[in-house]
Amino acid sequence: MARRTSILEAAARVIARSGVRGLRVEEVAAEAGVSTSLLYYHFKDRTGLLRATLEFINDRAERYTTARDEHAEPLTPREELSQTLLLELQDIAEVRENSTAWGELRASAIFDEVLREDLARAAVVWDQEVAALLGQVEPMAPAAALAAAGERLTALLEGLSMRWLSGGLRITHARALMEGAIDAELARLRQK
Amino acid sequence: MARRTSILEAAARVIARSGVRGLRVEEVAAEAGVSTSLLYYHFKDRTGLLRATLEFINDRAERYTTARDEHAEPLTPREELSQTLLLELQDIAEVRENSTAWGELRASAIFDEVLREDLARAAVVWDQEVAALLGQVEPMAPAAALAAAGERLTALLEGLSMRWLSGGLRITHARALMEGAIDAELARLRQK
DNA sequence: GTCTATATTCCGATAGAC
DNA sequence: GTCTATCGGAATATAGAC
Repeated sequence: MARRTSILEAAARVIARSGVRGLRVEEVAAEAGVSTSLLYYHFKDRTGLLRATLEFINDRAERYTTARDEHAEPLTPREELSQTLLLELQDIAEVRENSTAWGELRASAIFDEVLREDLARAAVVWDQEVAALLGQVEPMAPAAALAAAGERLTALLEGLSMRWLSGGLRITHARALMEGAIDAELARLRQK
Repeated sequence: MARRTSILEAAARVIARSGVRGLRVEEVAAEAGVSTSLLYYHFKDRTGLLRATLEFINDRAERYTTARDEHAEPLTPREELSQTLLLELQDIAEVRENSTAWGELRASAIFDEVLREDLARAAVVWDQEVAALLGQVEPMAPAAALAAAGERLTALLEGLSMRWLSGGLRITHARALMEGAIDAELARLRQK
């Protein structure tokens, strides 16, 4: 089981480096320091390895998205909102790997019907979470306006992530732009 | 030269259908009705074909972005701004092809250094064009704020495009969200 | 410039020993 | 569970005739 996990960690690194569609079974094996046939033993085939890896990555993401209760300094709704959105814009191996995988999933879904529903489900949850946080900051805003603002912020986050990962944007600048967008959306919710 | 162009058109269709990384040289040849070796004659190798296709797509995009002078009803700056941004959110074969290819280029650039600079160059031009249009609507806004708003709007456009193309967003809704973001950004520029 | 082979490389997958 | 060795198919790329 330890082997299995270390293979999945290796696969996550390879995806971050070469993408889902650039992932070579042999490369993962080399990264993990095992033989290729061992991967087939554990995961049946390339697709099985991929699915297990994406699940692995997803679990990890939930962990770092949820676990900020430690020091228990209660955040204001506004702080919680920007923290939630900015979590995905950090130059940390784990976040990079997750963002890369997410972007790959999006890009693949354009050509692969099978992936579409998994993706859509995850995206809706995410949109609603952001809309709810917006609602805590601006309780008087109508639900439809909150939903729209949430969709815009998450779509923007994906766009900024892509630009960051593809080298067109430094991470500090991406974060600043995200903050600005949050301000703009909140101002609009207040004003309407 | 006509051959060259028809190969590039075929390649654009194949990319829209299967993505950059799903593009098979043989498939492009079949789509264009020529032999594979002819592609190698004209474009040297697969990468050469890819670069030429992306350039071709980019030129096409500039054409349909610029060419709305026909009927010469002069648009207000505000109208011109939203029209420019909404042009990329249309369910028309050519736009779909271009948006798909652009998204693929972004996604590929994460793993392919060669594509990065082509991409960065095109993106900067695009950001500045939007910033300039924003400046026409809000001439008093400081340049830095205009630049940031432009980057946000183009990044959002990319995010919305991805969601639309991957089936998570209907085109009418995507357009409405884009309009909303323009409003939010303009409101913020006015208020600061 | 364009085609018909064909060579070459790469990669997913399996067989079989330990 | 893990390895070495290898097969077979698919995709890129080239040789050479027209």
